[in-house]
Amino acid sequence: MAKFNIDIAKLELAASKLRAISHPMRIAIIELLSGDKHLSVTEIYKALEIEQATASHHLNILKNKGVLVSKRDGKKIYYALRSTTLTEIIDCINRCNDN
Amino acid sequence: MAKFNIDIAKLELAASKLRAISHPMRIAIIELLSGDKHLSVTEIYKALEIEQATASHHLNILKNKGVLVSKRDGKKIYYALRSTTLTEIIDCINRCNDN
DNA sequence: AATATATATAGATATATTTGTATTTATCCC
DNA sequence: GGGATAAATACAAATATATCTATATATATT
Repeated sequence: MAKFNIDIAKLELAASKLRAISHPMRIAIIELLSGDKHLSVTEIYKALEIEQATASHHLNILKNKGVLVSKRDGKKIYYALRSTTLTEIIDCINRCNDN
Repeated sequence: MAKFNIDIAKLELAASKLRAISHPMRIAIIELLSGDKHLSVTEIYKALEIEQATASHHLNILKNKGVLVSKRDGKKIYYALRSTTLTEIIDCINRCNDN
């Protein structure tokens, strides 16, 4: 129907990845993991002073959208940034805030 | 309370700007305006095949977050991107989608 | 001033997201 | 296996967003 039919999938994809990081807590998680840090869920929820389930929820969103990767090591699961691109985007946005 | 107190305002700001563009329709608007185009509300809602009120709503969000600027010319109000940074961010996100 | 056009706003409803509590699953150690 | 710890999931409640219809405001034209 719309004239930009072809791009809708692309728009949705871009929007969904942006939505994934468009949350103060999730940005906090990304910043916490920036510098190629690999942290467990426990380390993350304690550092951010949130519930374990809440952390798990946000981590899941970020992982599903390809922002984070996870790797189990024994009882713990370590999360890390998939690429550094995202911290660059956040830095960029922060710079834009000076507008 | 949280250890990253100092950054909360910055996080909120970054998240709020990201949230502003994290919507397929708003990304569509940004793409429509990319290339330094100045379009009226009517041109925008017709191009995107949405209600006038819906367009107005999204344009208002984007303007409030500093993504767009507007200028009245007679009966019409023309919207344009405040900076080209945002289209770059969207391009970047789209490239990231190849992950 | 009356009318038409362009945009914004209000209010209601629908939908989505976030959060907390409780439970479940996975893994480890004894 | 039984108990402890780590993380994920389910579900409900609270909150936030999006969308529609109707209405209000601003400007131009006659």
